Amino acid sequence: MAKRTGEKYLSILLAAIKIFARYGYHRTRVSDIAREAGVADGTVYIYFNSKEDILISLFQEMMEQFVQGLQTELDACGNAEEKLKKLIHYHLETLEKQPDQAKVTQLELRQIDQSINEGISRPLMDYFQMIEEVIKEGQDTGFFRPEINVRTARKVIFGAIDEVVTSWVMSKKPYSLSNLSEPVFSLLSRGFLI
Amino acid sequence: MAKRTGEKYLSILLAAIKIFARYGYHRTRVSDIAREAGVADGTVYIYFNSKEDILISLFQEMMEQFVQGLQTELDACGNAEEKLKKLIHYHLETLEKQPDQAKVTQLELRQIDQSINEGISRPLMDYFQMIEEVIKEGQDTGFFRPEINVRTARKVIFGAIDEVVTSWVMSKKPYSLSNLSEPVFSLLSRGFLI
Amino acid sequence: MAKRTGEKYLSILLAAIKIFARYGYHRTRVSDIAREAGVADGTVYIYFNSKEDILISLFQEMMEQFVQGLQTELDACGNAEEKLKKLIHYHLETLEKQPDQAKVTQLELRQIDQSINEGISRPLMDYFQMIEEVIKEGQDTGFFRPEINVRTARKVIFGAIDEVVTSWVMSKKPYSLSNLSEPVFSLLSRGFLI
Amino acid sequence: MAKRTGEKYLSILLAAIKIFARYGYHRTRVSDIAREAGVADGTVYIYFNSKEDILISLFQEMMEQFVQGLQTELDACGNAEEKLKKLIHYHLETLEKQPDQAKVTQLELRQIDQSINEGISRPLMDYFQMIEEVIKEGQDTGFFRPEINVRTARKVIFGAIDEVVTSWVMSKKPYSLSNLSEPVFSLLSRGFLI
DNA sequence: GATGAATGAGAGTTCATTCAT
DNA sequence: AATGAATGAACTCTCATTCAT
Repeated sequence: MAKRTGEKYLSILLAAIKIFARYGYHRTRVSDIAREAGVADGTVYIYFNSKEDILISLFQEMMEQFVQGLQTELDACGNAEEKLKKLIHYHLETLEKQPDQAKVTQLELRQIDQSINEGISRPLMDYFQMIEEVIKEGQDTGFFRPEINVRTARKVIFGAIDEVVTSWVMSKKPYSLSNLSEPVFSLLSRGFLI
Repeated sequence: MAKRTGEKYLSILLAAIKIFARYGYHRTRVSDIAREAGVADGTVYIYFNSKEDILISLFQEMMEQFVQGLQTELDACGNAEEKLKKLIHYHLETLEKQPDQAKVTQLELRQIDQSINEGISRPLMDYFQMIEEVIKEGQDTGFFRPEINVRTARKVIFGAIDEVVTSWVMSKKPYSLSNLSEPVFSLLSRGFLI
Repeated sequence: MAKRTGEKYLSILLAAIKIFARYGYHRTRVSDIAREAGVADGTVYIYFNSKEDILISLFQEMMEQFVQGLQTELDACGNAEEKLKKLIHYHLETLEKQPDQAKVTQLELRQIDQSINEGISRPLMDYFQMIEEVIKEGQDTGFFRPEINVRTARKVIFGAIDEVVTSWVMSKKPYSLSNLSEPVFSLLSRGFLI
Repeated sequence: MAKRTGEKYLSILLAAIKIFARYGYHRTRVSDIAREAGVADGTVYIYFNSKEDILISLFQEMMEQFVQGLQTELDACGNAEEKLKKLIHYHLETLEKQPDQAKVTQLELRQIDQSINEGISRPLMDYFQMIEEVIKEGQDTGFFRPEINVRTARKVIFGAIDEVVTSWVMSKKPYSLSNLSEPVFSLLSRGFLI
C-alpha cells in the first residue's frame, strides 16, 4: 500500500530524521513531520503505513546505504585485520558525520516495541552477517583465534561499537567519535591482558 | 511526594516487572499493574509519581541490589583479572536468573525518553564506576595494558556484555546466558588476534 | 489554534447552550455536547481549545450580538432618559426571549474561575462602557444629576438589572421578566424617596 | 451526621476561608484545608458532610453573624431612610473589613451548582426579608413611594450593592468600599433624574 | 474522636489514521 | 496523487470520600 518512492517520500524521510532527532519519537506528531516536509498530513500515509513505519523505513534506508558503503570499503582491504579495523572506523565515522541519524538510531529507534520488529532486525542482520564474515575470514586466514565462537565475537564487537556511539550521542558529542576507532580496535583485537 | 516504602510499594514493583515484561511498557496500563498488585489504581500514585516513575524505580531498585551483590563478589576476588571475569559472569548470571527483569532492562527501559533520564543514568554510573575501577586496578597491578583508555575500555566491556544479553532476550533465550561469560571474558581479555 | 468559524462551530455552540442550561457546566461532559451537536468528541477540539473555552466563546458571541443590537436600539432614542429606559428593557427582553442563554449567563458562567477571566470581563466591559456613556450623556444634556459618579452609577444600574434577571432565572421564570423593565427604570431614575 | 460545633469545627472553617480565598473553590483540595487547619483529612468529614458543605456552612455562619449585626444596627435607627442608609453602609463595611470572606462570597460561592442550593438561598432569604421590611416600613411611614413593588425594589437594592462589592473584589480593592455607601444610597434613594 | 492510607469513579484531551473531495 | 477536516479510541491521573485502627 505504501508507495516508498518519489520526491515526497524523500522529503518526508528527511523531515522525520530532523524532527525525531529534535523532539524524540513519542513527542513527535505525524503532523509535525508533514509540516516540516511541506505536505498534508494525509500525504504521509500515501508513502508510509504508519508513524512507526516512518521510523523503521528511516532505519532501513540508512542501513542499506551503510551496508553498501561498508561493503565497498571492505572490498578494498587486504586482510581480515584491516577489514575489522575499517569496519569499526566506518561505523563510527558514518554516525559522527550524521548526528541526527545517530540520535535516531541509538535512542529513538529503541523506543519501538522490540518484540516484533522484523523491520529493525532484518536490516541489522545484514550488518551482523558482514561482521561475522570478517571474523570467519580472519580465522580462515590465520589472523584470528580459531577457537572463538563467531556469533559471540560478533556480539562483542557490535556491542562495543554500539555502546561507544550511544555514549557519544548521550554526552551531546563534545569529542570526536571516529578518533575512538583506533583504541576500540586495539581493545577488541588485542584485549586487556598484557 | 511518592512514598517509596512499605509492603504495597513492593507489590506494585513486583507486579510491574511481571506486566511490563509480558506486555511491554507502552502497552501496559497503570490499571493492569494495579490489578496484578491487588491495589486500587489510585494507590499506585501514593507510591509512585507516574507510570514512568514505576519503570525507573524498578531499574533503580534492581541496580542497587545488583551493584551491592557485585561489590561483595568482587571483594572476594584476588586480582583484577579475576574481578573482570567475575563481573562479566555476575552480570550475565544475574539477568539469566531473572528473565523478567532482563526483559525490562534490555528492552522496555530503553523506550523511555532518554533525553532527560537522570533516573536511569545515575544508577548506571555506579556500575560504570565499578567497571572502571577494576580496569584501573588491573593496570596498577600490571595485569592490564597500561596504555588503554579506561573510559573507552569500560564502554567496550559494558557494550559487549549488554549486547550479549540483549541478543539473548530477543532470541527468547534458547541457550544459557551465563555459559557465555567465559568466551566473552576470553575475547575481551585476549582479543581476536593470535 | 481553535478554528472558531464554520457550520460545525455553530452546531457545537448551539448544542453547548442547550446542554449547559439543562445540566449545568460541571455536570456536562464534552462528549454530551459533541453528541448533541452531531460531531465526534475530537471535533470539538478543532473549534475550541477546551471545555471552558466553549463556555467563554458562548458568552462572547452572545455579548457581541447583544451589544450590537443594543447600539441599534439606543441610536433610535431621542434622549438619555429614553436610552436608559430602552437599555433596561432591551437587557431584560433579550434574556427573557432566550432562557437557555439566560441560565448560562446568570448561573453557569459564574462557575468559571473568575481570577483569570479576561475572556468574560472584556466583552462585559463593552457593555459597561455603553451604560456609562448613556449616563454621561444624561448628565451633559441636563437630564441626570451631574454630581453622580458615573462608574458607581453604572454598577448600581447593572447590578440592579443583573439581580432581577438572576432572581427570574432561579425562580424558574413564572412571571414576565420584560414587564419589570418599567418598575426597574422607575426605581433607578426616580429613587425611593417621595 | 456532621458535628458542626467545637474547636476543630472553627479551625476548619477559618482555614477554609483563607484557602478558598487564596486558591479558589475548585482549585482547593480538602487536604489543603485540613493541613491549614492542622487536622487529618478524615477529621474534616466529622464536622462537614462534603467539600461543598464547608463552603455553604461558611456562608451560613457569615450570614448569621451578618444578619444579627445588621439587626442591631437597624434597631438603633430612627426611620426607614436612615435604616436603608445604614443597611447599605453595613453591607459594604462588613465585607471591606473581611476581604477573604468577601472574595469567597462574591466569587467562590457562585461556583456551586445554583440549581439546588437551598443552603445558599435560605440564609440569603433572611437578609432579603430584612431589606423588604425596611422598604415596607418606609412606605408605611410615608418616606418611600407607596407604588413601588417591594420585591422588585429589594432586588434593585441588593443587586446594586452586590455589584459594587463584586467590582471591588475583582479590582483587587485599590479603593475604599465603605466610602461608596453614601453615593450608592443617594442613587438608590433619589435616582438619576434631576 | 481522630487519623491518614486506601479507594476507584470519572472525564478531558490527544493524535494517528481515514476518506470524501 | 494530494488534501486536511473529521474521527473516536485510548488512558493517565486526581481527589473527594471512606473506614479500619
